[in-house]
Order: sequence, then structure tokens, then C-alpha cells
Amino acid sequence: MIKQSIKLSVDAVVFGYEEGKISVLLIKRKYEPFKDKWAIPGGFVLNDESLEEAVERELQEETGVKINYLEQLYTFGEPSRDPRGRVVSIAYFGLVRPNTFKIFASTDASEVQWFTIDELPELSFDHQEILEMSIKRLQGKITYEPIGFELLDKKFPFSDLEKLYTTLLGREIDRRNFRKKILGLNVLDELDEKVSKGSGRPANLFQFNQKRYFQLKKEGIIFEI
Amino acid sequence: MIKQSIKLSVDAVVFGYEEGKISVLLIKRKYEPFKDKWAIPGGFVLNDESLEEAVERELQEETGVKINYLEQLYTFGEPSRDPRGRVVSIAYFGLVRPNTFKIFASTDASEVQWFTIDELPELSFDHQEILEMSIKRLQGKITYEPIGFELLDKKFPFSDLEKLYTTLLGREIDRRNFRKKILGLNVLDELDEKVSKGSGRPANLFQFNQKRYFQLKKEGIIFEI
DNA sequence: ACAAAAGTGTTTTCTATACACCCATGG
DNA sequence: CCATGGGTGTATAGAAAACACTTTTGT
Repeated sequence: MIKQSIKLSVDAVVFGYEEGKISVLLIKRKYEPFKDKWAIPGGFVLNDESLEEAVERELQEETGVKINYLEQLYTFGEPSRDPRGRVVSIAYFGLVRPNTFKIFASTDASEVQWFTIDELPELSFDHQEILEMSIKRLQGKITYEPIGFELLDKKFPFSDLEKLYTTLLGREIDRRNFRKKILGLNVLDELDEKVSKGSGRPANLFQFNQKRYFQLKKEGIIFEI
Repeated sequence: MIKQSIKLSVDAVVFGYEEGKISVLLIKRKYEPFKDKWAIPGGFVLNDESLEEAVERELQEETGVKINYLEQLYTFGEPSRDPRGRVVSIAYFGLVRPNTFKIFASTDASEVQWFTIDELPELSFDHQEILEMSIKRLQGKITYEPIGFELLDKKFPFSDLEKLYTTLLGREIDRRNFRKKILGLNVLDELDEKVSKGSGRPANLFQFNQKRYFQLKKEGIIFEI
């Protein structure tokens, strides 16, 4: 058999949501190739760790991120995608709550920074393509899986959810219809807590009930916006 | 840096449709591990070929299949999935028209055979899991992308399409509503040819118009069953 | 003439959408 | 008392679902 000399890496597109904007976590590369260019966090898989472990380790090492939701996106394997030689990369797609931890750069990264998705810098390797695919996946997925909650605080006012959806889908949503639909799915618990945003009527807080969601999903009830 | 010793393979779940049954193409392994057990066709990626090239090469080598539709499914990377050591496998999912070529076993395969998806043998490695994921993906995908046509002859009677959908979705479909919906999508050309199935009224033949589909898709019209 | 599969419209039900006013609080 | 964001119901239109008989061929 021919000796195979392919290296395997993982990359993670991590989305966060704050102040009505969707952001992506990028690192500035400390080493060649693409030294001092921005890139998606990631790195080589170790011999005895699973792919998910590799992603979480690399994220922790390079950025300090605590991931909240992680799913495999796609595997990129064009022979020419990395100038160092053949590197196949398994890309993941993650969601976090940016306000629950502090990001810091280390190991291969000289900087870490949140970039809103309409103000992205030039990226290394084929990371532009990976990022575009991730954004499409996120936009698609929130319409049929309740992953939007992973971007919000555990307890959130309904208006936060609405704003998240208008932002992600890029269109206005009728507040009454949206509320009717989401509450009709029966996966949100209304809490006996209110929060005020400075002015205006205080909003009731809601919480996603994952247990009930899985129960309903098992019964064949589908989440759809 | 630690020396990485991970091998990379591709596997392909290939579906075919004949006589009202969905089948999967499996090979009997000629070598250890899992010698003489059934498995999904696949093998190691060469250093300078793309992942898709690797899949098509392995399929050609092991089974003689000419693939009609191919998409990446998922990458399986559990450290323990292969007894030979660390092997990460990128699984693909393919559709073919079984009556357009002849299958034959060679290289790593001692036999090749179509198995209907309700009469599957025991499988090697984690191929059972891969196959289950593929079936789910196929079932899901035919409801929002017109890939069902890739399993039928280029020219087909409408009843074939209907039967394919009832088979895949596992439920009855109202003939009139289904026809109304599909023809309303405007991606099928009705030909001036008829075909008779022995008894009964001869059926008109239809053909999928991919060009028109891509045109409509670009305009934002979505295929949905 | 009858068996077997193809082809065809209308009615009903449900779901999605459009739409505007009152409520609770802070300043 | 006014500015600000939160909360609520109904009417209409469009889409999905239910439903049965006629047509064309082979035997």
C-alpha cells in the first residue's frame, strides 16, 4: 500500500450574539503560513482524541471559549487548500453565549476577536468558504431546530428571541404571529420574573425547556418557524 | 509538534431503486479486519486526490458502479472505530440507476451485492451507523431537493415517481394531490412518449428538467413535497 | 367485457398572514 | 404625562388534504 501522508485538522466557526448582532470568533495567526492573518480557530487532531474533543481543546487553547452547542459542518479536503501540504479539515459550527466567559489569545493565536458577520476581515486558507457555509447552515437550521436559544441567555425576554430571528433571517417578523407560533410549540416556560430595559414595560422572562422539546420531538412534533 | 498518525478513508453508501425497493450496495471484504463480512464500499484516500475523486475511484475499483449523484454525508472519527488503529472516514451518500451498468467485485472486495434496506446483513466497523444516517438523510432530502429523479430512469412514468416517494417516506400519498404538486413545480417535461406495463392504460413519460430547476432555484422557488 | 393502471377537479379544512390598539414602567 | 418597549385577538387568503369516477389499453 502507498504510504498516506495526509494531516487531519479541525476548525470551528463559533457564533455569538450580542446587542442585536451576530458575530464570529476569529484568531490572528501567530505562525506561518498566513502569519498575522485572521483565521477560524482550529488545529491538528491528536492521535487518541475524538474530533469533538479536538475542537473543544483547540478552542479552549486558542481562545478560552466555552462552547454551548457544537455540530459537524462539513469536511474540506481539496489537495491544494493548505500550502504546507495535504491537510484535510473537518469543520464544525458552534454557538456560544459571549457574556459567560472571557476570550483570550494563546498558543497559535496572537489575538482573538469577535467580528460581526457583515464586517469580516480577509481570511486565511479556504476559511472564507467555510464561514459562508456556516452562516447558511445557521440561517437554515434555526428554522427547523430550536438552536437559537443557545445564543441567548438562559432566561430571556421574548423580544430578544424575536430580534435574533429578524437578524438571522434578515427580514421583519410580525410580533404577534411569531409569538403565537413559538409559544404554540410549547417548548418555552414562562417564568415569574420580569426584566426592564431601562424604559418601557418590563418583559416577562422565558426559558427553553429542552427536556420537553426532546419529548415532543420523539413524539414526532416538529419545530418549524 | 507531536507526530500525527491518523489515516483517512472515504466510504460511500450507494442507493439504488428497482422494482419498488430501495437497495444499498455492499461489498464482502476480502481482507482482515472483518474478512468475509459485508461492508460499505470505500478505502484510503491517496495523497493527491480530492475526497470525491477518492470515493469515485474506490467505487469504480471495488464495484464497477457509475455514480449519478454524490454528496458528503458526515465524517466519522471515533478513535476506536477501526481495530487497525486511528482511521477517520469521510462518508458519502450516492444515488445510482442500477440498470445502467453491471456491478462486479474486485480489489478489496470478494463480492458485491444489492441489499434492500429492510434486509440488511450484519455490517463491519461502524457501517451500521453510517448506513442508518444515510437512510435518514435520503428520506429527509427528497422532501426538499429533487434528488429522487436520480434514482429513476431518465424518462419515467409518473407512477414510478409516486411509488418511489411512497416507498421512501413509508406512507401512502394521494395520487391527485401529489401530481398536482409536482407538476405545479414546473420542473418536469411531459414527453410525447408512452410506455405500457403489460396491462392497463399506457402511461405518459416525464423527464426532469434540471436546467429549469436550477433556474427556478436561483429565483428562490423552492422544491418541497 | 373485464381487469388493470392512468388520468383528472372540486370541496373542505387548516394554516399563514395581515393588521392596530392597550398596558406597564421610568423619567 | 409622555416616551418607550411589551403584550394581545380577529378576519382573510392561500395552501394542504380529503375524496371517486372516467379513460385507455391488453387479454
